[in-house]
Amino acid sequence: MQITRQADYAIRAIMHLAQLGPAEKASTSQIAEEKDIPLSFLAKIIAQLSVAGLLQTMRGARGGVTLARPPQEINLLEVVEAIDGPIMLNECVSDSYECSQHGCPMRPIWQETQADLVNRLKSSTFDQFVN
Amino acid sequence: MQITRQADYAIRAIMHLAQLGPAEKASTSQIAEEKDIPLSFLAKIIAQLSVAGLLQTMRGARGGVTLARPPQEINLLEVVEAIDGPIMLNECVSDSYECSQHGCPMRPIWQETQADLVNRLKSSTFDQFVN
DNA sequence: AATATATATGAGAATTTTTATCTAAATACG
DNA sequence: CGTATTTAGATAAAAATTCTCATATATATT
Repeated sequence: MQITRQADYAIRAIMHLAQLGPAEKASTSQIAEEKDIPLSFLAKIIAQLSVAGLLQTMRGARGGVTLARPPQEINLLEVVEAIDGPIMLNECVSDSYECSQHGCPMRPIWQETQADLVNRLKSSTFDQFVN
Repeated sequence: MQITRQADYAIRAIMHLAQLGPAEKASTSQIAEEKDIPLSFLAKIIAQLSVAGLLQTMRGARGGVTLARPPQEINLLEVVEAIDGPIMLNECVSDSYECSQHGCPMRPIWQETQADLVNRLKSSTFDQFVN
């Protein structure tokens, strides 16, 4: 019942970039150093965030990482799910789950609880964390 | 970001007992069979729930397991935390956590999000799931 | 007392997830 | 070309999770 360290690292990285000027770059090693993250671990995480469309990266000398969108258009949920996969409070919340008990009353409870959590994370955008 | 199977098994077990008449017993093996849980795994879980004060157990022939309190006085949070330990959405939510970033704005976000989740689970009592 | 039925407990095995590390390759710039 | 940087893949170490087994202990019934 905890986000992984990787997801936390991802959040830190996004936060670092959000605190820079718009479209300003940072290198993975700069972020790693400032945010206390193992460099080659962070490299992977950044690559994932890039595939997920949250970051833009540029290779080579003078390359680096920048936000793909302004901070107010990036929310916590996206970042967490890009790394940890979809939030699922219990196995049975999944659409494809076949419960051995028919009419188990727990499923809607978990679904509602999860929906609340998801909505809260979705409404937490990164502009709220800058300044 | 998921409760463990063990916690889910614990919930199923409590639910099974809540559906019986008040103070009515069931054996671990009955619960295991009906709720599709490996028997010797469930035995451990039941022992933990008993230590946590949620169940009463009686050894020996005609022994078994029963709720320590009526279903309306047992909530989801207690059951989950008895098995998985305290809910903690991110490492930094812990009181003892020393953040390397001073004044990190994420911490209160996680604390509030977690408080919401905890409150919801706390208000989900097992009488709501019977009938 | 003997027997059958239950839970309690400890060791540990198998599997999965998490957290990394290292190396080689691709890319960009000067 | 040479340097700085991300990308990708293999893999390894550690931790957590899931589950099994053997045995001990307690209780009720006969």
